[in-house]
Amino acid sequence: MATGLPRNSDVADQFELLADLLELEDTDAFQVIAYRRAAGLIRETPRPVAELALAGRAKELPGIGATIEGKIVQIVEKGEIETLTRHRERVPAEVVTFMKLPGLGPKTVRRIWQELGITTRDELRAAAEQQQLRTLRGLGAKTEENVIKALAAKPAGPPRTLLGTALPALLAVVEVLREHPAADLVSEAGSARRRRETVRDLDIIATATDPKALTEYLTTLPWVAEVAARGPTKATVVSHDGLRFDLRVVPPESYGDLLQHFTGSKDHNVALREDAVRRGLSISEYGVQNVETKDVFQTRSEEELYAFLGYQFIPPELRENRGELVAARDGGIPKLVEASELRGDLHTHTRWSDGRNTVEEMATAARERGYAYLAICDHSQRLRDGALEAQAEEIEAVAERVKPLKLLKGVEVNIRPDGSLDMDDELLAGRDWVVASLHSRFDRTPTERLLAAMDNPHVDCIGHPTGRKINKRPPADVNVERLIEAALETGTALEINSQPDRLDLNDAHARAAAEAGVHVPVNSDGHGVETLQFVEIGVAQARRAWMTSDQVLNTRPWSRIRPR
DNA sequence: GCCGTTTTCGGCCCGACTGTTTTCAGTCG
Repeated sequence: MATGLPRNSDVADQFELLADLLELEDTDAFQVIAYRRAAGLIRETPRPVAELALAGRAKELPGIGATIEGKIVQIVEKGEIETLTRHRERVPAEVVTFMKLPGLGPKTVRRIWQELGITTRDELRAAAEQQQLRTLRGLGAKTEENVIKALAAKPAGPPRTLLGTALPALLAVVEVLREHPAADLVSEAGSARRRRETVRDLDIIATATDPKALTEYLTTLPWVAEVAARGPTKATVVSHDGLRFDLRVVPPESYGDLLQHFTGSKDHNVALREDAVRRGLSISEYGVQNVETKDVFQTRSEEELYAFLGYQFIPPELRENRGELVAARDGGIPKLVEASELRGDLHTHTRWSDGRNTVEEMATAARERGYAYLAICDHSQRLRDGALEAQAEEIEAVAERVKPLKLLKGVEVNIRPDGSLDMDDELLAGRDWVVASLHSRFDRTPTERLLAAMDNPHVDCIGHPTGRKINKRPPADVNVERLIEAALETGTALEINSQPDRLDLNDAHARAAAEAGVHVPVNSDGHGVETLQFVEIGVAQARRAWMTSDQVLNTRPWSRIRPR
């Protein structure tokens, strides 16, 4: 973007570093928490907070007050928060990184730095090896051993697993456990249940007539490569493809409390508990205690738990402390879209470009899914020298055979580095549905190129708007707010691309687009018949974006998308 | 530093685990 304002991620990084430094210097812990919360909030805000702060409107975000807004303005004007500059001068740069080592928190790191004078990772390793750390009260041989091990380990942990990889495996395990005779209630929990785009461990919560039999059963399943933990009520196993499953068998009378606790998110639970404290209630995974009377409320069902606390039921996808508690108090939780409500798919490929199946195979699979329409959107580059006409003929011929499915002649046209499209307008005019996408040179004025594409009256939809590939490529520096404005002006749709490593728009962007009134289809971008089902995690992303079926374009019949 | 159907001041989630201690501080999720 041309404005040159700092990105939200850069602003958030500064507040996070400031929080780390203040924590090391033993500043008031709640101030540190306030900066951390603000950093997280800024990171996931779809609008540029720098712009909001300059307009004096960043304070409208919950958790940002006048002080933090002022510091955001400092970042715009001076490049860095002034207090951050001061603190960075006082604390050696590497000392902050000590806190990232498991087991070392701010208190311990501060003493290692100030009492032993250690300022680099090399010095820390040497001190641990020479048994210097144990001279500090409270540290011993075990701590030294852990520090040496942590410093030797690879700096970054394993990348988070894509939801699209983990979820089918998790749901299959849940099904298998449900069929065991000792099992009663079994549910997925954790971030997978909230359908976050990536997950680390896969959590399962269950009740059972014979807990030990159920945990034992998990450890003996054929796909288990390693049993990391095994006990009467808890087991952890790792599959051959590296997925880590954690099963907890809990007492039936507090199943609802525990499922809620282990579904999270942490931020949601903290906010829920803070809210409860103000009303004289104390929530834990074991129940809700009335602080005065000491009465404890326990329940088998999450629905009853939220109802007891005075909330509407909150679907797991919304439990991120993004306003769902306030909404649930006022009955404002929307009825979220369901995958079964999709009537078609507006972005798929065939062998005419890089797909694996024929037009007929894709159309048949779409009809079997119960769709009313399917747009074949092969890449424009592969439809040259007469291929476009030949493909259109094939689509028309297949369309006759797959009725009542409406087979649409679509195209995914490439946006060139200069913002022009690589297919002529008269050819685009002959297509039923035109998706325009960036596929290269993401660094070259991506916002301007997308805006130029949207100005073309033949373009119906922008494909995977930011171009990110999770774990591989960051999103292009697209100003999504401007994209949303232009989408409204031109009537262009912005898709949620359901490929597991794209999920683009992401949840925050999709929420902003849908709230603004932009048409947002959930598309598979399927390159084979088996990948049409990617829309299930695309719909999960739409649910995380608070979207109702009215806000998802392809829940409508084709006649209401393109009336003719 | 933020926030308010008890508060504009005085609060700010809760419990388990670890390593180090003989009762607990720090860390983690």
